[in-house]
Amino acid sequence: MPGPIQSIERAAAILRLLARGSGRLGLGDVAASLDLPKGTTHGILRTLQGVGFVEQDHTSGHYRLGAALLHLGTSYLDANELRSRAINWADTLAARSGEAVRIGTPLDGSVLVVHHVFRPDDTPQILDVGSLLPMHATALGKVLLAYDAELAARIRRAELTSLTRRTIVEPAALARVLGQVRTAGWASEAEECMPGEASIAAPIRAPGGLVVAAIGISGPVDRICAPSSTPAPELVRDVHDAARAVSRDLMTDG
Amino acid sequence: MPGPIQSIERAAAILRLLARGSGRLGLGDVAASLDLPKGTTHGILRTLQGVGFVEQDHTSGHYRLGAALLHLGTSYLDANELRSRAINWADTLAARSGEAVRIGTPLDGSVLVVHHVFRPDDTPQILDVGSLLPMHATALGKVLLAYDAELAARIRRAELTSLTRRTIVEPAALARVLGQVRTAGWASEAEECMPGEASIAAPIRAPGGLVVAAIGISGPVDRICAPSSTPAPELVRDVHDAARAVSRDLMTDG
DNA sequence: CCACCCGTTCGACATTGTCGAATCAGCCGC
DNA sequence: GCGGCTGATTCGACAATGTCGAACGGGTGG
Repeated sequence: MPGPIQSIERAAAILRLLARGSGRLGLGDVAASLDLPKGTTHGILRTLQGVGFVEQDHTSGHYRLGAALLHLGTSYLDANELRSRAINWADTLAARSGEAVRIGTPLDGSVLVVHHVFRPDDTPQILDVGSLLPMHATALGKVLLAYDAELAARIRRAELTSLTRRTIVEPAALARVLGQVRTAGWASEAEECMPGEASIAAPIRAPGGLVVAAIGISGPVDRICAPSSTPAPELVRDVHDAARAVSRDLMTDG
Repeated sequence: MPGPIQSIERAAAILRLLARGSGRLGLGDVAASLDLPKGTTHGILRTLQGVGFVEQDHTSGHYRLGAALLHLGTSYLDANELRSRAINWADTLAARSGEAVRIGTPLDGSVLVVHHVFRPDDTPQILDVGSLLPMHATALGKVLLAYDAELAARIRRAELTSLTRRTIVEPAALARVLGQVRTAGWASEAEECMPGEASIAAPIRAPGGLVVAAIGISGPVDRICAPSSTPAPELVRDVHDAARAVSRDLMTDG
């Protein structure tokens, strides 16, 4: 296995770094963060600038992500088989449950939101397609973890950051929950990611049975978790049915 | 000027190619399209796969864009100074005009939509942030062309594709229109891009006076172009005011 | 006016990516 | 069920390519 191309890997690392920092970074910062000589970093940065993946502030010299990436990102969405199949089912799930719907895929130890349907009421909401959600504190993430041993192993090595008082931070506790997810076929979460918010999710399977994504709803904890503190059974059923419908849709073609 | 890094340029070319095809491509297709040996292409593709920029269909072996690009794309939006400043003004413009608002930036000879506010009525609309619009057939594009000599020169060499019966395809006619845009300070278009649709746009200037983007509205031609066939003066004023407001907002800081 | 910081340039080295042919797997037609 | 094909993947040798570190230059703040 002759190694991957390092200049490309370094370029990708720079792009990820710029995406994290969510702002412009100087050449020195980039070089220091990646332990690269300034000259090398500059060469990569200039190339990335040439192809439109990064832009440079002409006054400060700082670098930021470039416009070409936005187009590539939406091109990814357009070509995404999963998303195009799931859109209709997501809409019906939102209408039936009255809650916001999200579809997530694993990316780099987090959950990437690839589709988002607003809650049907008229409250102002922000579109978070493209956002990263924590794996261990969301229903979507728990589903993905439960059905992917490799992901679960990676998470086990990572630090489970606490987002609220109820976030699961004990690896053993998380493992137990994941086992329950596997037997039940769905996952839930209540105030583990954001106070007052709860969510339910179920797995989406590609042809072959592999879990490639998860679909779920999220909303106020007192609506998601019925009278008791457990998720409302009819909502669980709605989510589960939607997930099965999408999975079935994915089966029926090449 | 020691040349840009070729492996990165080739990787970018592959990504752009995958974005165009809007579907999965085989290794052979990619290699042929870029005049590269299959072995080389495979190495780059494998590296891109490793960093999540492309994914591979395990059954057919075809390649498609990867999920990491989606996150980079939205990270670009989050870090985008122009967009964050413009959001509020775009909302007020949409409310005042009653039409859909778009903000566009030049990308590679086209207009990249970086922000999109839906028309205030409840008609179903699709978000086209990240889409590419033709330069010569949209008000946004005309504005960008009028104030950027380099872009205008490039467009002059390109073929002006006809989208509707009214699309401007004569380079001389386009040049005349661009001159009018420069003197008027705004651009318009009626059924040159889509039948029944018209649009108005004005330039957004960065500190220094350089035109870096355009903001505009679009809607049914009978609402945009008042009784006569020319754009409604009050809409033109609204767009122009919004553009000035955003530009002023960009001035007032570093 | 000087000193510092930071982006940029340059040239030599050897590491790194490139190339083309050989291999392997899957698919269709026979 | 068996050949021939298309298309993805592997391999190894060559040299072109990217890497590195030091020196340059412009801008800013003291």
